[in-house]
Amino acid sequence: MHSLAKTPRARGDRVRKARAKTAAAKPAPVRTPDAERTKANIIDIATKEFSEKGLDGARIDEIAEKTRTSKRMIYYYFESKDGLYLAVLENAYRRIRGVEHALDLDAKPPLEALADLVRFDFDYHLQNVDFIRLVMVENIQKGRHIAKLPSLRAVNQPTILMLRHILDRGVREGVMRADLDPVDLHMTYTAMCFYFVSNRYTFSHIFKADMVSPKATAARREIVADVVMRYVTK
Amino acid sequence: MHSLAKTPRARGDRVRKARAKTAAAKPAPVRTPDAERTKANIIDIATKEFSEKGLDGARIDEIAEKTRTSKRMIYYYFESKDGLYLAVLENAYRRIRGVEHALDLDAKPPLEALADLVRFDFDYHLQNVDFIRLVMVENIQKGRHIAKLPSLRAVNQPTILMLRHILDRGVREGVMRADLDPVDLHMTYTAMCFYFVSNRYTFSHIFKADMVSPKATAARREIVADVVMRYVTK
Amino acid sequence: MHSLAKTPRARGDRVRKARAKTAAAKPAPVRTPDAERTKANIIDIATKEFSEKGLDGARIDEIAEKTRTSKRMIYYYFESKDGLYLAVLENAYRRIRGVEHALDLDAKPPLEALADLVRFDFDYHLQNVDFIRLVMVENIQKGRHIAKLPSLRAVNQPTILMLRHILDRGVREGVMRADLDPVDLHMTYTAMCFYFVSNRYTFSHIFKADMVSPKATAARREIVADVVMRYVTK
Amino acid sequence: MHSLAKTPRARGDRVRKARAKTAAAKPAPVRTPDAERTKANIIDIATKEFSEKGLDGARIDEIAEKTRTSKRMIYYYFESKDGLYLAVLENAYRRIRGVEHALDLDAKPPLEALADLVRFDFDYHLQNVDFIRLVMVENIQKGRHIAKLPSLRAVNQPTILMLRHILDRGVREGVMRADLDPVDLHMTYTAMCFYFVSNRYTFSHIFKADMVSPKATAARREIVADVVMRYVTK
DNA sequence: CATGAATGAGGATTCATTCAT
DNA sequence: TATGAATGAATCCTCATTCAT
Repeated sequence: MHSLAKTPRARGDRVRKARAKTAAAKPAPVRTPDAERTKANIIDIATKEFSEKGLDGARIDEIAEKTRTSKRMIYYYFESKDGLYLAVLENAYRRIRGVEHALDLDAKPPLEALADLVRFDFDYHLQNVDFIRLVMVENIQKGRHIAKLPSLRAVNQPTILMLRHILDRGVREGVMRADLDPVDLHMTYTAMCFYFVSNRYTFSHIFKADMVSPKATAARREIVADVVMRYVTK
Repeated sequence: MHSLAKTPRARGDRVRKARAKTAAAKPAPVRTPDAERTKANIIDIATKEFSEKGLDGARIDEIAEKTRTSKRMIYYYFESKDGLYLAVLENAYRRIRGVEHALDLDAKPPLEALADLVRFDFDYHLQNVDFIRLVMVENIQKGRHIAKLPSLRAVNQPTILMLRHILDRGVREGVMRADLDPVDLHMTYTAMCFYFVSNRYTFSHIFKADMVSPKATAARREIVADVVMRYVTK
Repeated sequence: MHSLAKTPRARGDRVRKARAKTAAAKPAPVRTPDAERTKANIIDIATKEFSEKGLDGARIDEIAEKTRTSKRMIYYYFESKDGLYLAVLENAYRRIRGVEHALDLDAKPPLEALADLVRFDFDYHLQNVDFIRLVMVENIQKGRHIAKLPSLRAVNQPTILMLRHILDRGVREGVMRADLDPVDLHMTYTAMCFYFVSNRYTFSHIFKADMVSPKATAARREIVADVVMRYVTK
Repeated sequence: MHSLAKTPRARGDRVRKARAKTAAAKPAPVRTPDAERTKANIIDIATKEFSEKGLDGARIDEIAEKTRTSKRMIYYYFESKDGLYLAVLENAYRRIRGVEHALDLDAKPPLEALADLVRFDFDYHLQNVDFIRLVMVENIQKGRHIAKLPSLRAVNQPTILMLRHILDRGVREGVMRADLDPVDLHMTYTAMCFYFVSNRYTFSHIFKADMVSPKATAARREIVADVVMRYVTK
């Protein structure tokens, strides 16, 4: 989970001697749970700060203060503000991998399964505002950090596979159009889910619209599901 | 246009030293066309900077340097970085007021009119990345600046009226559902248009998707129009 | 003299518009004497600090404190610690250009002229410990800063020309060897002058030698002159 | 060799917290050959680092990383960065003690013996750049560390005795001046040897001079020997 | 209107050193 | 002996803003 939180010694990119010595048999550097907990705590706090204030708006000092440890430890584990942000970004993306699996969609007919998936996605966005904002921040940064994380490419594969599976079933059962691409479809409903959270401040201001009450969100969730249903139905 | 460019040195909210001096006799600064041009130039540059780097990422020094005038002028006209950002934000929103009017949608049947409106909106987003990013920036700021601009509420009214008119015609002609709200509908298609631009860096990275080529954008534009058509059709 | 103390605006390497405007006729940005004095004052203090403690040992805070202005101004004029050091280095080298001209060596017979030049150089080293130490510091830095100052190449030309002139006269008058190169000769006596100052701490410690009293320096000066005389005499 | 490597944890000069604990019973640390090797390895690496970057420029972290052991060991054996530097300095000086003995100068006539000694010294400087730089570093530090090593005074005695012996023979054989002091003479040729290495970066830059090629060094070596020959010859 | 000089208050980062095990 | 975790105190540097002219 913390592949970015480099072991401090790994910091120097310089060549390093094998350093075999007699310790050869030692399985792996013993990572005390404290180190992991410290790093996790830092990432946790930093996630909130970066998501609240953006990369440039967040302050290392403030992050450190809210942390169980000190500012120094942030640099010890993450090397720089950018390094911390990168760790936060990766961690945030990794956490979303395959969250939909809990849904057991195979048990439902394809249209219903898709509608549930969309509703789940909608709720997931509502409940993970931090992640949404982090994605906004990263896009403001023109994706220059996520570009360093090629491994994240795998992160949404489960979702796409799931979508493909539902579409296949839908086509087989004659209830869905055959010309749909799962990535396009994913973009379609994710856009609506994302926007409802990401643009809530400006949109609600301009249109005097309620975008936070349970009633308003429930209504919007059904609209989004409805849009998708009508789009995929044969 | 410059309702935010307060009279220079107007009651600053911040603490300020005495500054009585001889300034008493100075008449109200003349609003020469040159002054307007200077301000417009500053806003122009600042728009690019804030949209590129966000509120916290943009630098007054850099903005001033790219400007035809000096840093002092920015403070003279806009009082502070926040003041400049606010002027940029307002200007950006004002520019979008009723851009769709050029479409002459009344000449077309309602479904076609709506599809054209959606396509126009899609293209408008593609062509006004600065504005999109400014909106993202303002949402990262939790809308605390736009909150000071109640007048912007009027800005999207023409669009909503236009939508309502189209929906009315569609219902009257029996081709559209009667249960649609123009603001909801606006949010629906705007979300898709906006997201395609706002999230291009992260989405294209995660899904290895092309989101910039003319071919890819044209395809997406049709998908968005298609989604809307199917959604509104009776 | 302060070619390294960039005008702040020059800091950005970015392309810049002509910025002609109406100010076209203005001869050059009016540099208030204060700015020059501020820069000179900073360089002055920094010269002492860098020469006392080396590049890494010197502290910007300490330099600023001893200055008439603030730390901020150091960065305003010199951009960075390295930039300040570079300005100090350049200034120090420029100051030595042609100092020997005061000697009026042409009036003396060549051997005597050379001996006087050597003695002058010896004294100059004794009296400019700051410069000697700066040169040591730069050599510890492997010359990576001076490498950025190609213009310094001209700095010792007057001395070399003077030496060549003396050697020519000496050969013509039959008192000096004909096979001497002025740069080699310069290195020969400068080495002795430099070392006497640069290595005074270690040498005097190891050999319990006096290297500072007027008597000791006078004696050494004559030895150096003697070494050179015997070396060049036919 | 390691007279500076104090007994671990020996009376630190700095303030230190109580630290009574159970340590009382610990016997004097065993001086295993392994310990000696560890210390030697640390000194070896540290010599390179201090000589490359100076006292303030060198980093304990970096030294530790390049070492076979850990940072903790540096403090265990040398107490502090200054302690390590002192050990490095002492070690470096001790290594030069009487290196010239291999020359068997007695077998040669005095002038030739001296010329060979000078050439040897010249080469020794060329081949021991680390030592030269360490001496420069210590002089930049104003000799405050070497001042703590009175024992080093003996280090150059063999050389001086050797010189005195050569001078005596030279005078006795009527080929050398009688008024020469061996320490002065040592300073004279050492200055030229030292400078050629110590000032190579600045001198070669200013004069576009080659100071590293075998050809250039060979030529300079002969000049230095020539200077000394002419100086001592009766 | 316009410009260069100046600045206080942060803000990111580094470093020698110590602690727990 | 040995190591990874931890840290306080600097240290370099930046930024929005103001002043003098």
